[in-house]
Order: sequence, then C-alpha cells, then structure tokens
Amino acid sequence: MVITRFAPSPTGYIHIGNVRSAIYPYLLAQKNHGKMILRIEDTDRARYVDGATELIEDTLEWLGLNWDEGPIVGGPHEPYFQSERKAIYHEYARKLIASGRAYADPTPPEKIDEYRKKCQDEKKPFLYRNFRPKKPPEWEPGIPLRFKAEPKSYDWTDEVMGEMHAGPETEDDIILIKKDGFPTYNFAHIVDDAEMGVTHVMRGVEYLSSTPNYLSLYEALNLPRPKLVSLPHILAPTGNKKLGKRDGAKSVTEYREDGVLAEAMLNYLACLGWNDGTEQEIYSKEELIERFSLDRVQNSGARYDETKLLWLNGQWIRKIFDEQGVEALYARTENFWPESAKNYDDKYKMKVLSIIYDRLKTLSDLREMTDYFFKDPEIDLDMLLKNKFLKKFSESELENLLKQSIKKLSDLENWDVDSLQAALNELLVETDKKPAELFSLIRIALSFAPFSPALNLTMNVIGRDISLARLNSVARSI
RNA sequence: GGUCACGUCGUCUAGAGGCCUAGGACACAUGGUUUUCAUCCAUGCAAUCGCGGGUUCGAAUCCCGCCGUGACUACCA
Repeated sequence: MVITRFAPSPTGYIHIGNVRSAIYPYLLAQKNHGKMILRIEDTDRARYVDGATELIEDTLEWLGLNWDEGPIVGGPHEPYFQSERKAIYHEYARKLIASGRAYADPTPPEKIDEYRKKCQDEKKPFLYRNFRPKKPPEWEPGIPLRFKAEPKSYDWTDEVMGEMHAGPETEDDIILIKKDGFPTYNFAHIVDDAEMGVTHVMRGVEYLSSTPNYLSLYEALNLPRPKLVSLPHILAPTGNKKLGKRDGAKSVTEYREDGVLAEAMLNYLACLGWNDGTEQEIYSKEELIERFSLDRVQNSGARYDETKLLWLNGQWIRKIFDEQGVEALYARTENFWPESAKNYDDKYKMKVLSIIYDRLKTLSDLREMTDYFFKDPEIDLDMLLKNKFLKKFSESELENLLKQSIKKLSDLENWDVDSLQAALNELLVETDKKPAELFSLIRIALSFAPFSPALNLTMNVIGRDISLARLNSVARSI
C-alpha cells in the first residue's frame, strides 16, 4: 500500500511554487491505488494565518486533488492538525530521553548566537553538539529539548535524486521540542509519518541536506525508514531562485479567478519537472495518474513559464468544447461574462460562447471580447476611418458602401449563417471590394471591437434587427 | 566557511556509448486558410549538450578535475 502525504503550513495561500508537492503525492497514490493524507503543520504559532487552512483545502479541491485522510474527511489517524497532536510528540520525546538520545537544553538563545558567531569568525562549521551543556537539567515545560546526535555516515536512496551519501559532519543536535512545547518540523514530521503509515515522504529538495538527521532520528526511535523523495524546485521566471511569494508567485486561486482551468493548471504543473518520455503535451488527470512514475521526475529545477500555462489553457478550453460540448465549457464560465450579459439567458450566452471560444486564452477574456453581443457598442468613428484597410476610402464612399450593405441584408429572407455568407459574397462582387475592405467595415460598424468572430456568425447571433439597427446608426453618423 | 544537489535551444524537455549533421513543445519570425483577431497548417530561427582532460574505433551519454548555480547550515517549515 502506498501512502503519501501533503503537509503544508497554514501560513497563507498555496502558490504555483508549492502546489506541485501536492500534485506528485496525489498522482503517486492514485497510480498505486493508495492513499494521500493531508496534514496541516501548524506548529509555528507566529506564522499561523487565519483562514489559510481553508484556502489550502479549497485549492486542492479545485484542482481535483482529493485527499483520503485529513481535515474534513477524517480518518483513522486523527487529528490531522499538528497543533492537536502535542501529546503524541511528547510521548516520543520521552522515549528519546529514556534512551539517552535527547536532553533538555536551557542555554539562552543569545548564548547560542555567540557560539554560532564564533564559529563563523573562525570559518568553522557551527555544530551545536560541540557546545552541549555539561549537566543538562531534567526536561520540563519551558525548556527546549534537543536530540543527542551520534554522528556517523549514511547511505540512502532518494527516489528522484538517486544514490545518496553523507558523512557524519552533517548531523547535529537539532531541536525536537521548542520552548513553547510545540515540536519542530524536524521532529513532528518524523513522528507523524510513522504514526500515519506514510510510505513515501515527498517534499522539496531543500530538505535533502537535513536527511541524515532524519535518518538518525528514525534509528533512535526504532522506526522504519520510509522511501524518501526529493522534488526539485520551481524557479522564478528570472534569476535562479526558487519561485516564492516574493517573486510575485501568484496563488493558485488567482489563476482560477483569471479564468485558468484546473485541468490546464494541473497539466502544466505536472509536466514541469516530469514527462513520460513521449511527445504528448496535453494530459488529463486520468492520463497523468496512469503515466506517472517517480523515476521520470526531473532532478533539476524547472523555470516557471506563464506563457506555456496560458497556451495550455487555450488548448484545454478548445478540448473541453470539442469533446464535451458547449454546455460543459459554459458551465465553467459563470463568473467571467461582462456586466452587460447579466440579463441574457443561458441559451444566448451559449451561442456567443460557441462562436468565440476558440479565441479565448483564459475564460476572463470573455469580459473584453463579448461585450458587443449584449449591448450596443459606442460608435468610435476613428476606429473605422483609421482602420488599415479602410483609411484609403473617403467618408462618403464608406457611407455608400454601408448603405448598399444594409439594403442587401435587409432584403435577406433568412438570417441563417449560410444565407448571410451568401449575401456577403454577393456584396463583394457587387461592390467590387476586397473582403478585407468590405468585411472590415461591416465588422467594425457592428462591434467596434478590435476583433470578432466571422461576420456571418456574429450577425447571426446578434440577430437581424439589432444588426441592421447598428449598421444604420453608423451610416447616419458618418 | 562547511555539507549536499543540480548544469542539453531564450523556456519546458527527449536522450541509458553508435538510431544525434541532438528530437518534440512554448515563445519568436515568415507564409497559407475569402475579412480582423485568434485557431489551425506549413516553413524558418534556435543548444559545438557548463568547461577541460581521459576511457573507447566511436561519448550529450562512462571516469576525473574545474567552473557556474542553487539549497541547507533557525526554538521556520
């Protein structure tokens, strides 16, 4: 049984840089018919942000990364908030004290800083084990508890990074329990992973250098060593730093509000640092689950590139429309229509969507791209007169062309797309104008938008009366 | 300073000694599809595989050294 976990700290929203450490555990668990646990690591009260847990849960749900155990859904290892598991950590801590592998450390922080500074000045590595207090007191609340390192070499296998080795110089007397009684990450995650039966510990590479400490903790507690998986960082668009909030890493929620589909987000992030060796670019969640494997996770960092995310989003918008129909895509567009659309019914909006969908990069593009389907555009003669195809014509020529077009279209018996196209084609012949000229004129007069779908489709959706009325009022204004 | 990791087109990547005059995708450029914008299609641009040595008939792939970059070095996670 494969059991993975995602263990975020509730210190704010989940951004692009850290969702991936939820995606890979999810995929691995699903692939192996195992479980993913969601555990909230809220032992740092100073950094705790109210509402962050809800934000995390919401993000995971949106992406479809459902957890099998954790907050909301419960499970056999409750509670899933570390702040509520203090007693368990203390129990483990006492085992360590009993076996002589932990000691209370009353040394004040200022003193520790002094030691550290001294080592820095002497250009020597700072190892607290060289400064252990001579006679540590009995452990009691209010005093930090430290691990007593017994340094030695370690060899282990990281499922992504490969064969690893570290000498004894990396192991130190790390803090297990803080002054406030809460455990540190270093201690709490070891205890929880063991208690919860986690088989694959997946986390960012930043923990790689602490691994020897974790390994000796497993030994000291006589716990089985889980499989260790280090995930490379996602890098900021510029520089070589890992992507973080300071680089303006957007929250996943922000992308959702901008009209990025969960499918595209998942697809993009999963393929940043992983690929299945084929040339496929578009993957559904199901395909990802089927194809995922740890040995194909990249071991170097990957730079975040929003352009490709947006491209993928356009692909997904079209894919959903083509494979699942307008209704499926329409269901995602609820919050993305312009103000002007609010009194229109679903049927009309679906018609608009079905002629405009293939030029959307994000769903929020609907707001700027569809306004003229819902209300008469403001007449902007400059846009017409200065258009690159129209500027060579005089105003009266344009007026006449427009009138001729109105006449032709008014006579039309049916306002369906084929009749409209036929009429437009005839107009081309009758006026002896190029498509770019005549059609630009009608298109702009109808929409005053920089671009729009094919003319016949647009007119068909807008309807006969409104189309003709708009053309007439432009003809009068010239 | 110490420890560890990483290093193929601008970006994401394929690549397990000969299939590599290094493949795909994004981006960019050009052209095509009876209007614009977008889609779609085609073409092009783009990596002497971080550098230097070795091993080999043959190396992006194996070995060594160097360089560069990053992470960790908290009573943060």
